[in-house]
Order: sequence, then C-alpha cells, then structure tokens
Amino acid sequence: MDRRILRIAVPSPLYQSFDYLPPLDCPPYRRLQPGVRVRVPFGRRFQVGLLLEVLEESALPPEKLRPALEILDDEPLIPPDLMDLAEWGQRYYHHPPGEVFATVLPILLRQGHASGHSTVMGWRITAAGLALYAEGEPRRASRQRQLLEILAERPSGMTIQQLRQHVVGDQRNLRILWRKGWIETLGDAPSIDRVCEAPLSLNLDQREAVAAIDQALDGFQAFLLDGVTGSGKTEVYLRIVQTVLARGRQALILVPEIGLTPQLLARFQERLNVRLAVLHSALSNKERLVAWQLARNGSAAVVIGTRSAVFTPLCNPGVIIIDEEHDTSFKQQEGFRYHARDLAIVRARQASVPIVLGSATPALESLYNVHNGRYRHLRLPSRVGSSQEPSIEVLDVRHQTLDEGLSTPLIERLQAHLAQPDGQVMLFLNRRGFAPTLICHECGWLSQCRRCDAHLTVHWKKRRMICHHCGLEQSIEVSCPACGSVDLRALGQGTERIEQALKRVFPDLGIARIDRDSTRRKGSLQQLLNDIQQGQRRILIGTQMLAKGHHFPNVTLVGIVDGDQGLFGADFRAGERMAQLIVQVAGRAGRADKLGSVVIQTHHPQHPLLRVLISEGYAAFATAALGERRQALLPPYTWQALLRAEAVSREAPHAFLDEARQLAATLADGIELYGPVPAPMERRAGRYRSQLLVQTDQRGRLHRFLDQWVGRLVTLKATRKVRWSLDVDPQDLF
DNA sequence: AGCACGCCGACT
DNA sequence: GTCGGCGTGCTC
Repeated sequence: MDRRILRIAVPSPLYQSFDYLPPLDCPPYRRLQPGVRVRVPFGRRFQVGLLLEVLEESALPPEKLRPALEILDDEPLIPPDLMDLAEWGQRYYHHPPGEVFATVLPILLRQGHASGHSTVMGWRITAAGLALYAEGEPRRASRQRQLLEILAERPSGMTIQQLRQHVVGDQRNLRILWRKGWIETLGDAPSIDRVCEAPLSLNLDQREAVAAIDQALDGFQAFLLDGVTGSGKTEVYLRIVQTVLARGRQALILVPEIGLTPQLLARFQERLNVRLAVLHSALSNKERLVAWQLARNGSAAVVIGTRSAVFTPLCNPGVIIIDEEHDTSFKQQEGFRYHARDLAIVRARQASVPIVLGSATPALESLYNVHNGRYRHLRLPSRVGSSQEPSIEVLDVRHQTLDEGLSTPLIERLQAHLAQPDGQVMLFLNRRGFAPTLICHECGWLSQCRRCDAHLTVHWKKRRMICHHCGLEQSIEVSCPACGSVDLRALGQGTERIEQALKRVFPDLGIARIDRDSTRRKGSLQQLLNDIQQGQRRILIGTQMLAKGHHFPNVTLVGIVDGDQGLFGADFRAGERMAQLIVQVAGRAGRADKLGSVVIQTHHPQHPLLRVLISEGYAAFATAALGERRQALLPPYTWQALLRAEAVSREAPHAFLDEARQLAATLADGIELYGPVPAPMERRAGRYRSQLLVQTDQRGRLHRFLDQWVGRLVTLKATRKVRWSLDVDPQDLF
C-alpha cells in the first residue's frame, strides 16, 4: 500500500501548499521526485501543480486527502537548485507558493503540455532538399522556396528562434517541406559554425577586473563592476563568459527590459561561438519553451534574458552576470514582487558560482554591500579609446523666459552644436504627449481624469485627451465645461510639444521623437534609429526610452529639459533615480572621439545633491546620499515592506489597513509602522488605494514579523473587501 | 482566484 | 412562481 503523501504547490492565491495521495494507478515503487508536475483535483476543478516534497504523513486527517490524477513528468522539470530558489523567494517575499512556483514554469508547461523530448528545437535541410533546391524547386510556392533558401544557406540547421529572425510571420510551410522530406527537425539545437570576431584588447583596469573574477570562478563571490559609460564593461563580461564556457559551464546574463537590443545580442553572438538562449517578454509561448529547454538540457551555453530569466534552469551554471544592475525593471511590480538581482545573488550562492553586477551608476544598496564587505568592488574609471568624459553644466532657468519650456541659452547651445556638419543633439524630457494638462484661462478649470486623481494629458496630433494612468481617452474640449469659455490652453510640456517648438526653431532639420507613442508600431523604433544613424534626423527628443541602451556616436549635446522633476519626488529614492538618469543620459553624449556636453535646466541650481553629482561625480553623490539614508534611517540601513490595499470604496482599504495595523501592534517588537496613508495618487482606474509601511533595523526581525502577520491577515474579515498585496523591499512607495 | 451555496428583490 | 444580485465559505 502506497502511503506516500505528496505536498504540492497548486496555482492559487492561497498562502499554503496542499497534500495529496499518489495517483491510484501509480505503482508504489515509482520514484516521485520534487520538481515534477502533478495534475490534481482542486475544489471543483483540475489544476497542474508542482511536487514540493514527498512526506510520510500529513497533518490532515486521511479522509480529507484526495488522490492526484496523474504524474506528468518522469524526471523533475525544475531541478533541485531552482526548487530551492523558488522556496527561498516564496519565504522572503511572503507570496503564495502556487503563484511563485507558477512563475518558474513557462506557460505551456504550466498548462500541462508535454515537456521536452518531442519539442522541435530547429530545422535542417536534408540532402534531398538541398539537391532539389539546387534544381530550382519548388518553382511556384514562393514561401516554401524562401524558407528553403534560408535553410540551404545554413546546412547545419537553425533554431526556431534564429529562423524567426529571418522570416516574418507564419511558418506552417515548414511542415509542408517536412512532409515532402526536404527538411528535417532537430531535437537538439544545431551546432553553429561561425567565425569569431577578434576580441578587443583590454586596458589595465579591464585586465584587473577580469583577473579578479577569473580567480574566483570556483566559488561564490559577488562583484560590483563599477564602470563609467563606455569603459568596456561588456568586453569584461565577454572575457569572463569565454573562460566559463571553456570550462564547459553555462553563463546566465540578466539585462534590463529595454537593454536587450539586437545590437547587444549580435555582439554576443559574434563573439561567442556557442548556442545562445534568449528570453524576453516578446517571445511567443512556444519560443519561450524552446529557449527554456535549450538552457535546461545544456544545449545553450549562454542564457541571456530579462527579469524572469533568473528562473531559467541551467544544468551546469558557471557565472551569473547582471548588466545595469541598478535598473528598476529587475523588480517585478505586481503579483510575485521579486527582485531578480537579489534572487540572482541567492542563486549564485546556492550554486557556488561568482556573480557580477555591472553598472555605471550602481544602486545605493549595492554600494552599501561593497562598504560592508559583501561585494568586491571592481572599478573601470576611464572610457576606452580616446573619448572623454562629457562636461555637465547647470542652466539656472529662474527668471529666464522659456519658449515652450526651452530657455534661450539652451536654444543657443543647440544651434552651436547643430552648426557642426554632422552634429546631433538630444533632448530629454520624461513626459510624453503634448502637454500634461489643459487649463481654462478664464476660470482656472483643469482637465481631470474621471477615474484617477490625475490630469488628462493633451495629445495634439491624435486630437485626444489621454490619462497616462488608466488609459482613459476623450476628445479635446473646445470650450470650458465649467464656464463655457473657449480660451483653453495647454499647460506644461511633453515631448510632442518640444518637438513642435523645435520644428519652428529648426525648420530645416529632421527631428526624431522617441517615446511610447512614436514607437508603438512595430518597426517604427528601428526606423527612427536608422534615420538617426544615417544622420537624416539630427535632433532627438525622447523620454526614458532614449536614455538607455542606444548609442548615438554623433550626439555632442544632451539637454535635460526639466531637471527639477526628479529632485522633489514623493519617494526617498527620487534623488538616486535622478542622479542615475543624469549620468546615464550623459553617457549618450560624446562617444567616439567627440567631446560631449550635458546641459540641465533647473530652478534649483543650488540643490546639494545636484551640486555634488556635477562637481564630484556619481561616487561622491552616492556617498552623500548614503549618509542621508543613514541619518534618516532609510534603506539600505533599514528594511521595509509595504502593505497595499485597493477597493472601489474609499473606506475599505483604510479599514483593512487599520485592522492590519492593530494586528501588527500585538505582534510587533522593534517594528515601526507608518500609516495607513492614502497612496500618492489615491484614486487610480476608479479604485481607491492606501498603504501601510513596515520598517525595522534588522532583516531577520522583519521576516519573523511578516511570517506571523501575513498568516493572520488572511483571516481578517476586512480582507475580502479589498485587493491587497505585500511588497517586500519596495522600490517605489506608491 | 474560481466556484457553489444561499438568501432576498423584481420580473416574464 | 423563477431569475439573478452578491455576501460567505471552501479548495488537500
């Protein structure tokens, strides 16, 4: 009689796992290992869960246990190290196990699809196919011919991912070719035969960094690779990865959402003569599964991906690299709110491999970890080649006349730089649309969103008013709804308005606006970037999108239109974000051998953090900012968790958080509670939002408290009236 | 989250 | 008489 008990993570928002009996047809001698999927009855439905543990007995009475229906895998889909990582994440972020384990699995496997062995990894032309292709077959079916041509050029075969890069759209014709016997499937990824690009020679700093990491490849060690823009961090990554590959091990590389550009991939692909698995949000479910399996079975020696790639199974990990480690996209902002950088550290420690965190503007948390000896600091202080650091200038715009937000001195500098034959300039404003609101000049009425505590943004070209928080759209008012006046005016600046203003000043020059609106259509970003590359557009205007990842060698001037925006944010991290942005934006200027300059328009030229940043650089800024954090008892000197709640009624979130606070007071010991307070934007998409901040000076204490607290929160009556979530180590306090 | 049960108001 | 609103309880 099989007395085994299966403890299973079932996809549900419940803070517990569930115990089952083995399937009725499961022989007692069958091995059941954690990490296999199990189909189970759950309430009145069926779910695919993940086996966490095989127990000898359950805390539940036997009559409550139901048998599982089916064991879906013979071998664990999730290897033990990833099971540990997920369990660590579940405990640290205090999130339901079912949802945590669900994020570890690609969606197709979550839905119960058969794993692996039969999956088509790629295609290869057969000898017959090659011969017929040479004779000019197929003569009529042009799609088939196109596919065959691509495969004929690469006789060793192509992965589905590679094929996708060459062929747009539907690939059903592959099946037709396959049935004819002209092509065959690859169960494994094809080998690649490509000439490696010659490596660049390293400067002294790079050599020292590479040597330091090389010596640590046999165990866990965290490195902060602190290198200014253009200092050659990528070259350091490549060297490390090459060494790791030479030892027959795999490399996991995490990059920010926007950082996974075709250029970066091409660079890795050209230099590393191995299979690459790429994981990002735009993949289809099928592509994601294939990339995941390539990593899991070791076919891909290098895995490169965004946040969720931290959960990619690796059969033989050798190093983890986090590029732009300060980037906020590594923190998931909903559901299971994990930080991929922090989980990667845990993973590296568990796997006994080094981890490299690279950035020109490290997070204060990471610098703090350098100070307390957890990370080793590797510096690349100078740009490679002949390019020089850009100069940074603060433009005091107090008492200046501003033409659509642009001061005369800024316009003059733009003119000077554009007078050079190929000169390009870039203007940065973190606000899309034409103007952030519409105002009545007669009575002061302001356009408001019906569903949010926010203004409607004017989008002039679309002739619409749009709420950037809930997506609400309406036509632009012709007269004031309050007083009937027709004197309505756009108030403030967005990228669209700056573009229009610059068109007036520089009517003969091409302008590229890069924001979410101008790049919505597929391929339009690429088109704009091409135009810029070829010098057809010499003025670049954009939001955050422009600040990351892309290189514009001919840009010699970068203007930050509104330098005040980041200085006075509600969040204590606003200053850090602003400094990182300024330095990153500055890094866009004056690459190649042209001297770059940066101009920041501000009403607060004397702001202390701005002054330190500009006169002494990011490192000095970070030291000062850390000093302030220590004084104010803020992270990284303390630990926080934020309990959020939202509901259609204004009262429910507050009532829930009040109860939560009272409950906390009975458990808390050395725990500070702040709130509940309404969220900075209380109403969003028709729902009222409030929050309660928990803070303490010891990480262990925070987690002991959260364990008990969350356990009791789910039993409160007020809980069912709200949508609530807990954010451990919140990055934004709203 | 789903999904069912169950208890009240307003309709063919 | 029944259709359906959403409060309450439960998922091994």
